[in-house]
Amino acid sequence: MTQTQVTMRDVARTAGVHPGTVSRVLNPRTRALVNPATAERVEQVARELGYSLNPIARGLKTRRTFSVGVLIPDLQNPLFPPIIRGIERVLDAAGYTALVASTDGDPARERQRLETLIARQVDGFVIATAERRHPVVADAIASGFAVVLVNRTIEGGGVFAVVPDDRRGAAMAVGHLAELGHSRIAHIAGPQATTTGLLRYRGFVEAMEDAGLAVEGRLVAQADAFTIAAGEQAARGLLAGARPTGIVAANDLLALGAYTALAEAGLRCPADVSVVGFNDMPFADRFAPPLTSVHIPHTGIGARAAELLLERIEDPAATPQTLMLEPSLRVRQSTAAPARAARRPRAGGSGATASRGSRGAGR
Amino acid sequence: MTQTQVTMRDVARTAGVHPGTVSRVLNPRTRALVNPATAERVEQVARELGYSLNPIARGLKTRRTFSVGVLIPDLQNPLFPPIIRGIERVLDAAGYTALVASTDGDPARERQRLETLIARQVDGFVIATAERRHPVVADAIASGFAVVLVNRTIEGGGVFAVVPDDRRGAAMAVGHLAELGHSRIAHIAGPQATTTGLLRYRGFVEAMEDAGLAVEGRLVAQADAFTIAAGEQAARGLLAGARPTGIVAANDLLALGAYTALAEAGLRCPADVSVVGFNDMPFADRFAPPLTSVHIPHTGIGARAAELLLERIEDPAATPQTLMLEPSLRVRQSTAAPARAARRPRAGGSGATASRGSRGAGR
DNA sequence: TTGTATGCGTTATCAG
DNA sequence: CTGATAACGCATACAA
Repeated sequence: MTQTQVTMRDVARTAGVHPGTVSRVLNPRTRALVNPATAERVEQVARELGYSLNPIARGLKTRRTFSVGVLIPDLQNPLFPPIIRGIERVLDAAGYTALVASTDGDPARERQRLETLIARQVDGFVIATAERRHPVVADAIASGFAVVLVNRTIEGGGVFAVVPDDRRGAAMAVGHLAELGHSRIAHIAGPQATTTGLLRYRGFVEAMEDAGLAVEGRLVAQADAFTIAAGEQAARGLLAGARPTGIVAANDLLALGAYTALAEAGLRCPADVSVVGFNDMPFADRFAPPLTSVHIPHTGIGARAAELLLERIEDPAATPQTLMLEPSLRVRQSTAAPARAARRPRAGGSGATASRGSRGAGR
Repeated sequence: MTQTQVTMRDVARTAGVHPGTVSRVLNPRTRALVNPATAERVEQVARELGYSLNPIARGLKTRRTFSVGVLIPDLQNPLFPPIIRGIERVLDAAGYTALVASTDGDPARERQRLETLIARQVDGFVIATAERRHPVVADAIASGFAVVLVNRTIEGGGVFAVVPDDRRGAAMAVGHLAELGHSRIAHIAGPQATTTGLLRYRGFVEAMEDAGLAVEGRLVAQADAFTIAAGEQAARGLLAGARPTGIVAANDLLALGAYTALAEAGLRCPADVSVVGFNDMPFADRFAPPLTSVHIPHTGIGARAAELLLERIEDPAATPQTLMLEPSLRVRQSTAAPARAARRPRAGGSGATASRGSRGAGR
């Protein structure tokens, strides 16, 4: 029942000094101003009394809470927990606390969470929910908040962001399929309101053109969310007409949706249709079949974002920068050479060498 | 640059009333004490000025923050995001904010997070990291904190908890395999320091006895964490000697580890060895093969825990209660009748009827 | 019904 | 180097 609330006054009293002095001792930045001997004594007493600083009282005075808000679009997407871990790792080390909020793709909820976090006086934000035109994010930045975008960014620049090279990633996926001999390659595009959705789509188109392959309109399906269900629906459309032999999905959940649609249509992956995902999220290697995917550094992306945020918080005049991280292809068992179509001549040894992992399940 | 900090004083001034009155208006509990007309006016002004209450200032005064700490052992385990979602759903509705902290199974980190949260004056905790003897949890409860345990509980009772019926769940898994004709059934036990680890183990043993099956010592392997890696290692031991035809894993990640060990040993699942998981976590149905697992209501367990916590916060004298939720078996393609062993006589039509999902991938 | 005064625990400014 | 004092934004007992 005793919520031990030892205050600076208590420490001061038993140490025989003034509360102000205790404050100075306990604050690293002002500790130098005080006599080493008394400082020592104060710390001793504080320890004995089990004193711990009350951050909300401090925050009231300093307008800094050493906490940052983290906005996640969908906690159920396995991509995000590792990103959060990366964020927390560097934040913790710097004495900050991450306040994680999942918006479940709901703009109203997002705005509400943002306001709650602002009310709680967070010192900044790491935002993974950005859309290309995002009023709430733009407002927050315009209002002077320290904001770093992660995974997705907004258009117009002038913002701190850590993102994968989406175009290159999509190009890698196309290149891999082309090299395997595919020519009818489809794309399940993510929501075009996000940079990940748009840039992966553009990367797909460009890579197809570079490979001399046609991008037929009906071989691009639009998913309205980065979810399995949306991927399934989009893939169904793709499978209705003249069938592709390969599918590049804008992320792994969409790829999983494609798996479902394929099974539903009685098609096998990769025997009938190859599928490539994006993100290489946890468990991608455990699906049936293990998913070939464009890998991005999960915890790394989060850690870098947090580092940028700390810089921005320390120095509000810091120059905005976008960090673009290099993706790489993880080839697994969801991709293979097309069965019936004539093989195109291989491009030679360059590009992704499709070495199969030797530890896959015996199938 | 303008972190618009409109305070009650500002509202009071432009509304021509005293700050105290503004406070009364803006607080639902005291709003009745003020003249409806002035109240109206004050609210109007507050809205126009974009006033928002400063929860940390309020918290300093009231010692309530309307926030609760949520301790998660491993955010990367897909079981937890839905639980968190359930927690947040009811907390949000009640005007509370969830502060989620992942401890990554590190006791030091757990203690640190707990202290941080206490320092931030959370009104209570939902804890998913409990071990059977858990000093930090016990201390927190003894200190009078509102605490609800979720998924795992501690020994000794006197605590609020929402957990699955672990024994029954394990018994269902055993019953399913026995009914399929398995008699050499092994168990990958979770950490015995947790109730989920211990009770699922006990449930396994009891169900084996009930089925008239022998529990050989070397058919129980101990995993030292609820992770894929630990499951893999434990399963390797199981596969070394006289092989089981079925494995009951204490959770789905351990089951995935078993998949790996089986593949490594050149064994197929379920043709050579059947595997049953526990939790029916998201994606369990997408693995190779789709995992038969004991289902528990994920968001439900979280929601109920949050509800109990709110009750406990409102009424510190509330009677501790443990809510035990009924599991159910989800039969998928990781279980089948044993190939070579003599089939035991079927128990009849009762029990889990192994109806295969007809939408599985065509394999 | 509303104004006044005080304090929550801390930090910052100003003396000494 | 340290003490005194005010203030951060809000809530509440008390007075009017």
